[in-house]
Amino acid sequence: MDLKLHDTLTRKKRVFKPLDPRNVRMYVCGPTVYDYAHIGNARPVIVFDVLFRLLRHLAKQGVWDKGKDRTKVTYVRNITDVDDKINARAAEEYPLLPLNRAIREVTKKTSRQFHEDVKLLGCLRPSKEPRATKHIAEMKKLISRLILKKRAYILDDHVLFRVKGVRSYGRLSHRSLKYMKSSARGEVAPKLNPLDFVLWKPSKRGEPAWKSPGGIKVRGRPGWHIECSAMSWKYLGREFDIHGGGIDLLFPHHENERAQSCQAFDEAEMAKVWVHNGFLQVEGKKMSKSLGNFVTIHELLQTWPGEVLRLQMLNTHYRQPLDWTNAKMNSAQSELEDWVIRIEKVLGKSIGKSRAKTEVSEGLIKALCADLNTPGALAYLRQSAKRIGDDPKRALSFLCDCEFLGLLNRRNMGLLSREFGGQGQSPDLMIKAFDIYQSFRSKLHNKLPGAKLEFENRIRRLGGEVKYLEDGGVHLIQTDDSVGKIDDLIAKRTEARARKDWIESDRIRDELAKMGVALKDTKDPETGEPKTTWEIAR
RNA sequence: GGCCACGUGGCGGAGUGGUUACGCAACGGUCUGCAAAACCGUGUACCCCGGUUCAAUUCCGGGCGUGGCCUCCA
Repeated sequence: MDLKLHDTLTRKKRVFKPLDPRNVRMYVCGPTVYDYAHIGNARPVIVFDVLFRLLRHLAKQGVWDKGKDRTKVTYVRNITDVDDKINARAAEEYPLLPLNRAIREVTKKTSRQFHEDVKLLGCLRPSKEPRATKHIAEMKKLISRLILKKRAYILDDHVLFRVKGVRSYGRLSHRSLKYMKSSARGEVAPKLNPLDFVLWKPSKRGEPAWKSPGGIKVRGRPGWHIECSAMSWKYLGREFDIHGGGIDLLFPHHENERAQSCQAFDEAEMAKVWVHNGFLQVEGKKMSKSLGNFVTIHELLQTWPGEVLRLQMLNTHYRQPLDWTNAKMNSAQSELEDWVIRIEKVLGKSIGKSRAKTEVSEGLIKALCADLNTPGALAYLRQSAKRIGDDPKRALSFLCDCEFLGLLNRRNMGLLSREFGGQGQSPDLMIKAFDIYQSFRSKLHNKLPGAKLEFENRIRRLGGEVKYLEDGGVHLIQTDDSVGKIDDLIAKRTEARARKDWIESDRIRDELAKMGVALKDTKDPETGEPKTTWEIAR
């Protein structure tokens, strides 16, 4: 199956063919680690995770090497750990430490947090995650090459890229040089031309500093754009297949990267395809600190399972603008609940420890191959979900499809459903426990530190005991000989129904309803016997 | 101001030069003693104006609206 991707440079969808059929190479701009990542950062991470999964799948199918299944996929996502924002944050947060130590603390802490966050969003680790500070040598090599070619010049201990004369500058972001000249302003560094950008700048006292290239005496540090050129070069070569990132990085970041790399290596192109994801808004407005609508992933994971955000994001095509709303989180949550219920109705909770697998469905791959049409893929999944019925094969196939997209994980999906059971408990205990369960559900699912212990303690204080299920869900178990009041009442009602004593039957149902227990009458599919199940209605 | 993207039913959101995804909500039905759940089915849309065409929501032009980048909150 051909994969089609929209290329920002040509503004066209094109069939993707790797330069090297043995190795598909993708580079995506990663986070600057100075603070919690927000949901705007989450979008490219999720989008390119899906693309990574798709590429690996197609590679395994042998799409690019005639069925030999020898293609590997190399996905590089950098970590920017040298940056003004990091310096500022470090000085603010650790005023007593030497700046360099403080910076290390900030970048260490923030990158660990980033990894925890995106893991909970169902994202796989990239093949390589290079850090800028470990690749200063490569950056300096690049800069020296550019100086040698007279593509860069030195001014006041800065090295600047000379944009004038680069024919294709502006082509990627579709901007004309002519206009940009008049609009550029407010620059910090000295420049011969306002369009030129910084490759290397002198460090202030206390800031991270390395020996400068080009014979500059004072120590300095790299500019932002050169990092990505250096790291993609080191791990993927002079020209590679896919360069990804948010549309907000298109100008100036990617335009400059492309100019540097192409000029340094005399390559016509840096990447074969440029893929950009659309911008994200929050409740119809731009997310900004001043508006106070800044939403971090970390904060969201306190109340929502990570998969819920992932599902909301995949419900919009990656190039479309995405309006993040609470309402959509709710609807994504219900949808996941529904899926888990359908799967477990057929496969049971024990699926959590099963290793059974099926091939990923063609329909799903087909949708993804059409420029990563995740809404189309989800439409396909919804159809599959409806068709599960009581067919275990379909249920397993559906589960595998969801797992492929990173939307479900069989070992940890029990808490996605609202179901919370317990045998032989009193309604009073169940209802109180259910409230606690509700408030801890996402925290438990996301395995937030301390959540499990606190949950267990609070249940214990009520007089219950927690039982963990194979799919990650929880139930209550009986701790004493207390009468199972709910079960009792249901049994009485079943008797009444058998007698056709509807008045008594409804009275019991009302009594339970008053306590917050909702009944559902079904038939056992095998025996045809009437069966009554219940759940806490809240 | 320059450039770019987007504007689809009550809401969310795909896609297409002719047959109108998908989810939620709504409505109708099946099942049920009733209810709930489940299942089945139905309706409603392509911002406005002009052009190209046998035919446009889809292509082109203009307008309006929203958002983004240009300006270290991505």
